[in-house]
Amino acid sequence: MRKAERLFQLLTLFQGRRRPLTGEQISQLLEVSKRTVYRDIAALQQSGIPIEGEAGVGYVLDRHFLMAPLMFNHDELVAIRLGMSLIRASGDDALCQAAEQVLHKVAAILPDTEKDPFSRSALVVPSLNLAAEIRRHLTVLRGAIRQQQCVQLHYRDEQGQTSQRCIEPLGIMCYVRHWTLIAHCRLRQDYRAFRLDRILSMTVSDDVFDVEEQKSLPHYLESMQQQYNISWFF
DNA sequence: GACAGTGCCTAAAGGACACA
DNA sequence: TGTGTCCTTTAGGCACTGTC
Repeated sequence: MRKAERLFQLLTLFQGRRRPLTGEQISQLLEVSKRTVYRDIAALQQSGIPIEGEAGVGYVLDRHFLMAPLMFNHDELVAIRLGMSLIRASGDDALCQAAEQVLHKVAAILPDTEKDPFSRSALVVPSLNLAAEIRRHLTVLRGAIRQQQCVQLHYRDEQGQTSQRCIEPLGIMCYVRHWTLIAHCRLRQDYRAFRLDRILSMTVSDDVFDVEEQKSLPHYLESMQQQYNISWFF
């Protein structure tokens, strides 16, 4: 067994274990000598792993310690919580469900002392109270964007004028309490933004499109940034 | 007495490099 | 590309000390 694998196994042995492990027990479990165990423990301790050894007792890992890939500091946990709250406040049903699952997964790997603070965030997000139809639009359009499928749109603009058009959906942004679809309009041969709450009806077609550099979401956002000095988060 | 911890030595394994 | 050599790293064994 390679040393890196053995160090990982050693750490795994300690994870979730309250009772101490003696050097002898570890050496038997890992099938190495006690001398090697001592060296491995020293290597982990030098890396900042809080393993404590006591003569006549054995070694224990600090119960608050989590393995690096699953370890979050307080601000990171707040960021995760806030992000999931934003999704639950403004996402469609599938995204809301996914956000709930993320919260459960993160909570499951937190130590007991962090579970309660994580479940009670001081940062709150007001719900957009999206109508069921808009949530459905959001789900359908996310799928069309992913599959690069054209959409036949029946749309009513700000002046109340209606239009029928074929669009290539590129992205969806949450803009001032409204979800807005960014698309390349085949009718106008240019970018157009469509508020989801103004879509009268739509149909995803079998016609697929290619995303080109001059006809893409990054290109659109770059032009908006130059024009209006707006920054975007993904 | 049991076990953690350290120092020293030795052997094996693995990597780097030169050379045919 | 395969082989041999050298050097470094890793791991085991033993003896010993310190601590509870």
